[in-house]
Amino acid sequence: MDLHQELKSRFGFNHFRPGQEEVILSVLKRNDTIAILPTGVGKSLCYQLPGEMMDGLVLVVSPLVSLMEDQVASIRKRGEKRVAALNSFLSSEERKSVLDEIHKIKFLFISPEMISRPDMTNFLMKLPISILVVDEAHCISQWGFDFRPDYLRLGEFIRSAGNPPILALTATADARVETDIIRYLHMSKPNVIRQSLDRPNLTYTVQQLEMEADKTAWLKERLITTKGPGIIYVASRKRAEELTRVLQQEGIAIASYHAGKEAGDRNIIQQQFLTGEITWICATNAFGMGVHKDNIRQVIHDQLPQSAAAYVQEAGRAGRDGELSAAVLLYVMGDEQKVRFIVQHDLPDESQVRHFAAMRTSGQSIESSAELAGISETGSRILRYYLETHSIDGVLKMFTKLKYDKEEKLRQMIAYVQADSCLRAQLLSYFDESSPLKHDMCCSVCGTANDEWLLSNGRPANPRRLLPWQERIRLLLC
DNA sequence: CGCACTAGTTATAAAACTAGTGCGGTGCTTTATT
Repeated sequence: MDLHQELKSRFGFNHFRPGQEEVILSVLKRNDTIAILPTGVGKSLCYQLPGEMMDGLVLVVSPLVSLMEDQVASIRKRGEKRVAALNSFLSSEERKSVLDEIHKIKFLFISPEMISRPDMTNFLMKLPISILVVDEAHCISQWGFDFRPDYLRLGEFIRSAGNPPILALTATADARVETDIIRYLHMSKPNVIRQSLDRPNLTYTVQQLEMEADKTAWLKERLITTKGPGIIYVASRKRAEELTRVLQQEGIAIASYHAGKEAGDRNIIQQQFLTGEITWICATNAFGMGVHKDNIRQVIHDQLPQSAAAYVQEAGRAGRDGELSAAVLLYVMGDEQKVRFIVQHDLPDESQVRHFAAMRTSGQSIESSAELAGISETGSRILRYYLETHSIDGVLKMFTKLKYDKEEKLRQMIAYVQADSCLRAQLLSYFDESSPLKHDMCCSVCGTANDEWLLSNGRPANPRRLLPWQERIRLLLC
């Protein structure tokens, strides 16, 4: 069977991108496979091509409904109609028709929450699954432990379904993430295919400032004098809104993006960024997954990310076209406290857990016990997950360990901003990659990064300023 | 937790202190019954 011929006839490509062929061969041999390929390499081909060549259903676990919709649309576009997504966007009739017609479907996209529902597990486990794909597999590690526990239950489904071949896809995984993927997907001797995470066309800068307010001034100057498109990552929704307002007043075509905005608005803003109507996005970490924009010139962090993996992922959204691009991290002494609070407080603390346990003993329901103990909805879901297999004391021990892990990850970023040696080498070392060959344009510590190439000709070309209500109407009309 | 901000205090006022308050991310799910 000639792979290249398949590639040509089904997808119209003449050759594979680095890593693809190796991954596909591994999948065709029905090996468990982990593919760690940089963004923009075409990860979806890694399951689409073997999926077409193998009998049975390709089940793709995807973290976001919007991502599923995009993938379904893109597969349809190339002429494959045997594709569907199973999620809460569907009406109950639509959902029923997908289930009734399941034997006509080749690619089925689904969330970890949906796949974990007992009725769904029961239904899906009986199907002939050729490949179980976990897209954005770092979510297991990044979200599973404290946000979306159903990511940790995927292994249960895999076991029920008779251990079909697994393909885990991600752009960034350090040793820890890789271990989590193997463990929680019950992988047996997986074939790990890893491309270097070094991005030669990215320059890394840590910009230390005196005060918080200096950041706003610095960003103003930066966005006026250098070119986009770009993303500014901030740590809170409020900051996203405020910073956007300030920069809009400078005539910059920028919009904010965070989970507090309506889905419709988020969609429109993302589209406008893709088409170039908006040059800058000021966003929380809600923005980015599944955004395919090649010509992003700058990714600027207003605050420390929670881990090196998160930073590499976010900064890595710059320069997919291979052109020179900048990754800048702004830092004011003590910034880590803000991030620390956020990451340490998504798990319930000891007194809350004990309060919860006492309420349960006194006969309260799980829901009201959590509420009485002041535990958030996310916290309560997490707590419930760990209580399935742990005692109260066991859960507390677990939480202590998880918080310690989070602190370790944050420490990587603190070390990064304080580094007195090459930033690129520092980042790569977290992924067990050694220092790359010397790049001409490297980082602010090497002293070889200069931003002259980024300079734009003064003010942005289109300083048309709109009042908020005009902006709103414009968005609605698009 | 620790920073940013506000309101109240203080030897006529002004500027500088203190005490008190607020804040801080990510997404899936949802199939009734009068």
